Amino acid sequence: MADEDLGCYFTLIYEVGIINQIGTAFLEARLPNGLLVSHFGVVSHLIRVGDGATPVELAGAFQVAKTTMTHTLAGLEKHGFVEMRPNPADKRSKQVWLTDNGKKFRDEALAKLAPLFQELAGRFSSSRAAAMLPELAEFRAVIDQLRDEIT
Amino acid sequence: MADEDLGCYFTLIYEVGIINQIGTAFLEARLPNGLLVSHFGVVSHLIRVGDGATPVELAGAFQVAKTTMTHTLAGLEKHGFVEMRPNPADKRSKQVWLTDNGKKFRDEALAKLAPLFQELAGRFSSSRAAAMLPELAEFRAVIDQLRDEIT
DNA sequence: TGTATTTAATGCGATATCGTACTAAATACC
DNA sequence: GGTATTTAGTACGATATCGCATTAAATACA
Repeated sequence: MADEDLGCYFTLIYEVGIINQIGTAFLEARLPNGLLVSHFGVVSHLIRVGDGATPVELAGAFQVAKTTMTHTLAGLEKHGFVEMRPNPADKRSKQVWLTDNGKKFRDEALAKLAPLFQELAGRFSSSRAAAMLPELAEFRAVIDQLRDEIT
Repeated sequence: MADEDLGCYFTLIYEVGIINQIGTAFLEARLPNGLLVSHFGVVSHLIRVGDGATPVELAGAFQVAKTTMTHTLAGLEKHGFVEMRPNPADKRSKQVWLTDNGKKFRDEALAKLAPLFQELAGRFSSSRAAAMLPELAEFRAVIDQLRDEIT
């Protein structure tokens, strides 16, 4: 129960911060003209989970402020990668739909990233990466829950 | 070798991104008046590793741009948490030294954070967190290396 | 039914971060 | 020793992100 006991959480956050920095920079360097990981992430999310999410749902999924998501979505819309449509179930709300160009953007980004990840796979196997995921995901779920409770 | 093989890297980066978001927001909500995790991180680093690092070394340690570190250090100096002194070994360079107020800031921040981490420890044990660290650190080292090579 | 509270999205201002360009010093190289 | 290249730090402009306030719609509730 000493302080050093809690130190591993700080170390964990520290490591995660650095990995996030490097990963973001890596991906961003390979995305076309001014597009960011946030854009790529939203499009990927829409492909994985499905179209028609609301901005507030997306903000929750990525744990960013609503205003940030508004900004990101505006950028995606300007590039023609998503379409904002009124939400038939709630007139305050909107729905985000992918366009063909949006899917193409994601496919091309993935293709451009693939060699890099192949190289990475040679140095840190995908099975090792996969093995880390369950604990990471649960840690994420725990602090997510904690965040909700503490407000 | 299919695409799904590489998918775990994306998932890893995604999880790390969210954890980073939540962790940063958590810590920042508990730091005094306008201080950020970047400030806390630098002070903690100087305590852990030792005084007298140069700005460029700190930028490297946190994988942020030099200009960002200049900005962060200016904030710390304005709060009186660090002192910038000329580097006797290199007249272009500087050294960053902690002040007593800087150490106090870190101690107080830690004290304020402790209950939160105690609560966290009850839901995700420190031993589980510690168990994740070696793989995370090595993954970090690998992408760090990759970053250097690819330029 | 009518009012109060909550919620979705956005406008606005503040600021953290980044890339580029610049200056001064160190290093390489001839 | 003299020139060219690299490196440390910073100024400046661009922009991503956030918090606060506002508007419109949904929900609670009396």
